Amino acid sequence: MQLLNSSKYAIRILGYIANHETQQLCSAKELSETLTIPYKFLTKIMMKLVNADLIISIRGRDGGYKLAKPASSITIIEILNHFNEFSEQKQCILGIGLCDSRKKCALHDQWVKPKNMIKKMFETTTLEDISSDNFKQ
Amino acid sequence: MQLLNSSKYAIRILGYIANHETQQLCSAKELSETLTIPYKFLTKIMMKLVNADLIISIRGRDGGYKLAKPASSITIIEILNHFNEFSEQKQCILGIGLCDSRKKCALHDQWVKPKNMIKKMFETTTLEDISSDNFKQ
DNA sequence: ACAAAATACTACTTAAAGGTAGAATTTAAA
DNA sequence: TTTAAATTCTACCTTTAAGTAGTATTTTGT
Ligand code: SF4
Ligand code: SF4
Repeated sequence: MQLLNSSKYAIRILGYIANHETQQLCSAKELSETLTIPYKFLTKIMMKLVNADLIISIRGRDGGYKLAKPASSITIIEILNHFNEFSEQKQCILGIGLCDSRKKCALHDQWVKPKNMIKKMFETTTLEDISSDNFKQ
Repeated sequence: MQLLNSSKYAIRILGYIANHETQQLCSAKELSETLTIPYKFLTKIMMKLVNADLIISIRGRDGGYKLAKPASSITIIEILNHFNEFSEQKQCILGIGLCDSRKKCALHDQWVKPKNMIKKMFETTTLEDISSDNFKQ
């Protein structure tokens, strides 16, 4: 009942960068230290985010990372999708597989409401909404 | 954003047994086949449930499993607790650690409501509520 | 007594996530 | 031109969940 560490890190990283767009770039060192994410693991995630066109990286000395689009246009669900989380399959509480109103699992009826709330939360929340200083540990 | 396979299996197993209490006992073979859970993995989970005093096992020929208490007294959260899921720590969306109203993470405000719904669902739903035929795949 | 059918136990293997290491490449300043 | 500081890339290690295998033990019917 948790997101993957990678996903959690990604959200916190992107949120932090969104909140520091006034300054030019964020380096991996800065991100790693302020967010207390293992440096090598962080750079791995950054590569993924660059590949997903969420982040633009500038190489070389004084390089770093910045958002590829406005913070207000990046939703949480878009981030999670790149880590293969919260797909239709993964929204399922008992993992019986896709269901319709006839064939449903034992917890379906009680799961529908919170599931939709979470879905809505992920779909409507953008990096702009969550940019604050509360990303640290 | 999913439960562990073990937890999902456990819920389905207990739900099925609760729904078949009219007959005497359920055997591992029967459970494995009707719920399409790998036999050896199932027996491993059954040992855990027996140890957790949720299930009583009868050994020997014609042996099998039955609930250790009335279905109405076993909540989903009690099951999950034995698999170390949905603990205080694990209810956290970004995994920053326990928080109070002053120190909270970026998604906290939007997470509170669905979190509490899920918690309530797990706490108030008993095996009796979910006993139906919808456990199969 | 014996065989059959069931659970219990211990140990191993596989798959996936999490994390680490080191060298290669790029860029800009001195 | 050299050096420093940054990202990129490839490969590896560790931990945990998932799943498998084989044997021992218990019970009941014949
Ligand atoms: S009925 Fe609902 S909870 Fe159950 S498997 Fe289908 S989508 Fe998931
Ligand atoms: S603020 Fe809320 S969501 Fe964030 S870490 Fe704390 S409990 Fe979890």
